[in-house]
Amino acid sequence: MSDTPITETAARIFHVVRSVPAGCVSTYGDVARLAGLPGRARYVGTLLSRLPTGSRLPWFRVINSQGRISFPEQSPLWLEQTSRLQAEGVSVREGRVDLRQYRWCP
DNA sequence: CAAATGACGTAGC
DNA sequence: TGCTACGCCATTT
Repeated sequence: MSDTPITETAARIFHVVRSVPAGCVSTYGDVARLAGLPGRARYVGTLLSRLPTGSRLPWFRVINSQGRISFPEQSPLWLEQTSRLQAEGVSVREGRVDLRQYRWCP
């Protein structure tokens, strides 16, 4: 079968992503901090980029610190993230989300 | 094993 | 508002 080397660190990051409520968003940096890994936002992105297509992890609720979707405009993933967020009631305009309104603040 | 890469963030200009 | 420079670090070349 496949080898999915889930490390302790990765497991914590996935747990945080899974805990982001529907209708809300979080940022790569926040997810890293909440997982006890401050300064490793980049690692969060690297991890999500390796998710298999069709993963049930709500990766689309994670955006960058500027409230923008981290994909080239109109790309397949950009379109998917936008529509899935809007389906949950998150307003996404021009690839941007108003963090003051939707940011998940535990 | 050295160098490049990347779904990032912050600071500075 | 935008760009550059760094810092960060697992992965891939």
